[in-house]
Amino acid sequence: MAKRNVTYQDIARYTGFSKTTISRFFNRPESVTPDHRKQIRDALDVLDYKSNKVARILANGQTEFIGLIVPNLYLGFYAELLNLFLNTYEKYGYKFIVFSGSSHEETERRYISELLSYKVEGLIVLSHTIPSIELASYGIPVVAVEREDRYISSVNTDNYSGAVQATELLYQCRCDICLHINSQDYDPQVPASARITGFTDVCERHGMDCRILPYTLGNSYDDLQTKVETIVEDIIASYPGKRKGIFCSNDTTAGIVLNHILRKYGHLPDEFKIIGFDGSPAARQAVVPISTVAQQTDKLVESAMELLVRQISEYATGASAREADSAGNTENAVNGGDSFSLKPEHRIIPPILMPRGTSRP
Amino acid sequence: MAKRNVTYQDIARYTGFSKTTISRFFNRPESVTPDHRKQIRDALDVLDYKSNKVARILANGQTEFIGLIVPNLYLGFYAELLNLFLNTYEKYGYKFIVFSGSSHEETERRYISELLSYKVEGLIVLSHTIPSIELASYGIPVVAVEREDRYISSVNTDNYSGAVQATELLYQCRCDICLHINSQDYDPQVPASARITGFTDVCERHGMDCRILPYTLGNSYDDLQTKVETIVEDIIASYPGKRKGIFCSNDTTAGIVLNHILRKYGHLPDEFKIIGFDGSPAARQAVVPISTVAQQTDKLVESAMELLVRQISEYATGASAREADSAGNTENAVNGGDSFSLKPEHRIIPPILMPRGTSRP
DNA sequence: TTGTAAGCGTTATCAA
DNA sequence: TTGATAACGCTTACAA
Repeated sequence: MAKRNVTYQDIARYTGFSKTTISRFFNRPESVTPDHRKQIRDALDVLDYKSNKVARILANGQTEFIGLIVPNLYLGFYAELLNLFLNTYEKYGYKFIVFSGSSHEETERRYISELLSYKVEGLIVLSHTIPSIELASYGIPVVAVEREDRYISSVNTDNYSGAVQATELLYQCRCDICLHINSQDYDPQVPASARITGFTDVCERHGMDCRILPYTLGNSYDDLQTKVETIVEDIIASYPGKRKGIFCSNDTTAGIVLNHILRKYGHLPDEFKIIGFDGSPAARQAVVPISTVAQQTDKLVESAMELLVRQISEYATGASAREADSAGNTENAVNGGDSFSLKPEHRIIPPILMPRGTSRP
Repeated sequence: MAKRNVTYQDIARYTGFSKTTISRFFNRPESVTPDHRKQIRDALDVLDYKSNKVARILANGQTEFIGLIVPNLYLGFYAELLNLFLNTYEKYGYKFIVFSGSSHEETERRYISELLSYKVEGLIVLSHTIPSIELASYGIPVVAVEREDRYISSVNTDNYSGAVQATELLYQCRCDICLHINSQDYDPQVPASARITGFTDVCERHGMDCRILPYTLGNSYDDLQTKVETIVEDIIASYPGKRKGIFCSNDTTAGIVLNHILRKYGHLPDEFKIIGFDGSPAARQAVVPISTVAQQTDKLVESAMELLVRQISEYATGASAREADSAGNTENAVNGGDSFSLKPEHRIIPPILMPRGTSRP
């Protein structure tokens, strides 16, 4: 690291104060006389002091880091969430160390252990790879967003209600059959899988024919496109003459469906009714604006940060309590059972139905 | 930080070795006998040791951090680049502290000083806010991607050649007039502004009528859409009966143009020829696949990382040299002129013209 | 209001 | 092959 860094020591020497005073100047300026403050400020200038948070972390344990794991960024939804998370810096001051998830458990585990070794104060997990029971075991605050969350706190869209609204809209469009295109990799724990139950419940209630069309999740847009277009062809071939309501698990998929149909017919025939999920800008901006169930991403992020920040501070006080607690009997320190375990809190954010051109009754 | 961390000290005590040996076990395992290695491995298990990179950083100065500043993530281009950067973790092991840029200089300056205080080893800058001369002054390796780069290393698409190819295509389409929609906020230093010169040069060469249509950059998709649609209306009103070649500075804009026209006419009239820039998936996936000049994002990122990593290592050796150098005359340490200054290296990546449905001759 | 001194958990430099 | 000991740069009791 180039030459030697200018440290408190240097400032102390230069000003004639002690390191402690310099430290106080930064952390509790009121506790230093105005006059001395000025002397120190000047010294800072002259010596061209640059703060070193690494040393600070080592001394007081506050990294101001949050680890964030997204599954990918080619889905607009995740890009948008990430953007919103990054912007919370202004409000909370946390810096984000970001990993773009792999679907290999082992790889993602390595990400996490990196994050832990950098002493991140909390984790935001959007990726689906590691089960929540394991995430809970790491002993630091974790908030999941739109993923399986049994053992950890989370913020989710009310997927069930979203699916219900979407399917009701298709019902009102007098569809003969309802199709739901979704990834097949969800286990029932994943919140988004409530979109499936919501869908089937409404279909049953109204006695509508319905079918789930699963695709396997790839890791590129192209991949998705190919798979979805095959599905659409299948739909077209299977239900000639019927009015088909197609509920897609996300707007990207809905866009692919819409465009494929437009390309084939030159317009959107009345026999197709489409609705997506997420509320991405792309949906509104499509040639025929795509109906969608909009997730309130801003609220998701806001709640997630609130939850995480609160847990971090509860964790901090809890930790010092435990610390004091175990001062006497260090022989128990090893097998401590001190893994972080506040009761997980789950927040639900309602989505907003946006009926648009692809599904007018 | 919960209880007390298990440290080398504890492992040393448990195994009967010294801290030094434990350290060596991690950093140069060969230098510890296999037998002792096993003992230590066991101790790690029993004590449930978790490594602490913060301490390591303080001791050896290697943070393995790269600071990354993107302008936003709602433009697919940036999201894609970010994703590719994050994925280089597998290859280089660098972790990324990410900031989503503000357009306020002061704010972004705060981001950077945060990054510096965390001792990031290098900076990747996609954001346009801070001029390169200032970035160069921070004294750490910086690589710019597609932004003004006079005083720092950079990787850029060959924008001029891209614009030339795009405009030539419009010429081959026998357009009567060529329009170029671009942000007006570029100063000539920004590499993307070469798209304008490329455009006008080709128009001149072929004696084609042409016009630049600037819009002011907002900070949301909606904003962009409104502005661009106004421009399209203006084009339609201004050049009736003429074949209009529209070269957009990015695919998002091209998509807005296309869709607005499709919505208005129900199809893409032959009098409109459209081509975008970037090569985003959305362009290919549009109803009428949009011609575009594809940036090779993978190569951009690969080159950027190569450059940065090389600079980091040159910087490290240079730094130790300077260190040794100034050992004698510490009185000069203060005003050192030691700001990092290898000659900036600029890499150019050729874009690839993808002629598609929106501009068939 | 200021100073002393003991950490924080590693790595680095010598010796042995 | 291993160990003592001094960094690294900041915070934090505890004293003064």
